[in-house]
Amino acid sequence: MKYIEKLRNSGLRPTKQRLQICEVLFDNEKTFHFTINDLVNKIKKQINSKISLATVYNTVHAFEKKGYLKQISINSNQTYFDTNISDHHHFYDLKEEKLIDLENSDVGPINILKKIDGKKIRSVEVLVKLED
Amino acid sequence: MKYIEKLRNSGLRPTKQRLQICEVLFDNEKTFHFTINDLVNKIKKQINSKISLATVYNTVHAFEKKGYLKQISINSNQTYFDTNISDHHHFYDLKEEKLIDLENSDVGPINILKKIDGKKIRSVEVLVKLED
DNA sequence: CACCTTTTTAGAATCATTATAAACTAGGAA
DNA sequence: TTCCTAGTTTATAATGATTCTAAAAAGGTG
Repeated sequence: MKYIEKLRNSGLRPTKQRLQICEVLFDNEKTFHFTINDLVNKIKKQINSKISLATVYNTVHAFEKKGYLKQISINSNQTYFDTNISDHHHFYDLKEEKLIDLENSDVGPINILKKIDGKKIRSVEVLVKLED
Repeated sequence: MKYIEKLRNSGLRPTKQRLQICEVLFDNEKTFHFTINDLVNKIKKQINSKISLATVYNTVHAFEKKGYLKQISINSNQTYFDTNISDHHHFYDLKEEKLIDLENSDVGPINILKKIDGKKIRSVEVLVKLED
């Protein structure tokens, strides 16, 4: 399994559940956005065994902490995650409640002129809300 | 009361509770960010009468719909609102869990090059996360 | 005042997420 | 292999923000 080493290298034991979640998340042509609920459904469809909801939460948070997933800042009752961990932005279609990737090159350079003493910039996220 | 007309003009009856919430929200030198919980506490301190939690939620949502408040897109278990309704952005201090305004002029022009068919841009929000 | 609609309210319901604590497992040591 | 221990999984309970409900109260027009 190609994910065993990846997990070991980041100090996560390659358990059956984590490897299955890796498959669902990372064995894809394209990256995608998901909520925990989406992921649980995806797992149900693709994997022939049940993974506890708590484990899905634990794993997603562990992967996010290790940088294998990104959390998307958007106001929703559910938290969105992204398997695209490159530096990029998002459209949010208000009507469809759907996220669309917006590559860095589609936004142009963003130059934050204001500085806050003693603080470093961790990330710059642009959210473009769309309506009809 | 200066808010009576404002409320009437937007089709909201100027009830005692709404006027009191207007005072707490808009009778300030500076704009500020708040959660519903923050607002409930502010009301407790400043107003000599109790307003039901449901009313606070109702009112904040009504004001947001009318454009008197802005909701801030940030991942948190609570929803943040802003009394600054001008077009602007935010720093989010991850350690202090605090929002700081970032004026449009502090960010420079943002040019969204990608277009989505049949959709218009409603808003462009930049969130700059800060760490130590 | 009378009437009708909007608003407020307390409390219940919902729903995502986190906590708990017991059972299980990976993986190194003996 | 077997043992051991820390890390992991799990079902379930707990939490907490938000929304719903339905009855009481208040606004505003005639």
